[in-house]
Amino acid sequence: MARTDLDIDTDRLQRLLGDQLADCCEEDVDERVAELRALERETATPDDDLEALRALGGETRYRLARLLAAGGERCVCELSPLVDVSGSAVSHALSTLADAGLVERRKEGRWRYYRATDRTVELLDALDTTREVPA
Amino acid sequence: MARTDLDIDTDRLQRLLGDQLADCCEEDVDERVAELRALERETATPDDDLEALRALGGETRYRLARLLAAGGERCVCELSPLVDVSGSAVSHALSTLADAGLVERRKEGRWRYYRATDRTVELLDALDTTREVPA
DNA sequence: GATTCATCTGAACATATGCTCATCCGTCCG
DNA sequence: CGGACGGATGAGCATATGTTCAGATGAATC
Repeated sequence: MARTDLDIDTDRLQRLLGDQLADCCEEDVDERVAELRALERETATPDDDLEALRALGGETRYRLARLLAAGGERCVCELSPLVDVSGSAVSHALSTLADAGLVERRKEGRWRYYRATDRTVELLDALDTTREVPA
Repeated sequence: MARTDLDIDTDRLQRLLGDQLADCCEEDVDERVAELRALERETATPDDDLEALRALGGETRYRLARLLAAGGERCVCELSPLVDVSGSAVSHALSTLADAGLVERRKEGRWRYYRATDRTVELLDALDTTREVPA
C-alpha cells in the first residue's frame, strides 16, 4: 500500500512556484516537496471507507440503505418489492452492505431483519445537508 | 424513475405480520402495505448522491479528494505524483469529481487549480467520525 | 422426516469502470 | 509565428460490477 518513494517532478514544481511566488528560490521548492510528501503520508486510504462508498454508490444498495435508514427493521420480503430487482439481488445487495458495515442483520425464525448502522445514517445525512438543490 | 405500482406479496406479508403480532387481521396487512408504499415514495434517489458516492468510491478519486480536502488549492502536477497513476488518469479523475460536484476548478495561466467543495469535506468528515477503528 | 418457506450462495453473463496511449487544445515565451 | 508546456479528451482494452438463474440451507409445519 505505502509507496516507497514519490517521483516528484521538481523542475515542473519549480516553474509552478515561479508563477505563484513573485520570487522563488531552491528552498521554496524543497519546502513544497516536503509539504507534498507529508500530505501523502497523512492521507492514507482506509479500506473501510472505499468499501462503504462503493457499496452506497450502487442504486439498489443506495435505495436499500435509504429505506433502512428511515428507521426500524425490515426483512427481505418487505424490501424486495420496493427496489426493482429480484429477491436474490436484494440478498446480494444486503450482504454487500453488511460487509461494508452499513447494515446489521438479526435472525428470528425464518426471517432475517436488517437495520441501518449509524455510519449509514451519518453518510446519508451528510448527503442530505450538502445537496445543491435540496429536495 | 417512479414505479407505477409496487407488486407487494400480501400473502407473505400476512405470514410475516402473523409472526410479528400476536394476533393479526386484514387491517394490519393493509396498514403495512400503506406504510411500505409511503416509504417507497419518500425515499427517492437523487442522481447527485449516486454520482458523488460512485466518484468517491474509486481509490484514485478518493485519494485526490482527501488530498484536496486537506486544504488549499493544488494543480494537477502536484497531485499526480501523490497518486499512483498517469497525469492523464488524474485529469480524468478530477473531471469525474468535478462533474459530481466534489471539486472545483480555477484557471490561472497554464495551470488549473483544484479545490474540494464543502460536500467533499462533509462526506469525508462523516467517514472519519463513524469509522469503526479510528486512525 | 418430508415439505414448505425465507433467504443465501455461486456460476454465468452483459455491462460499466478505470487505466494508458495518442492526440488535441490553450497559454506562454523567444 | 513556432515551440514548449500544462492539461484535457477520446479510443481502446483489461477488469470489476450487478443482475438473474439454479440450487443449497436452515427453520417451521404437517
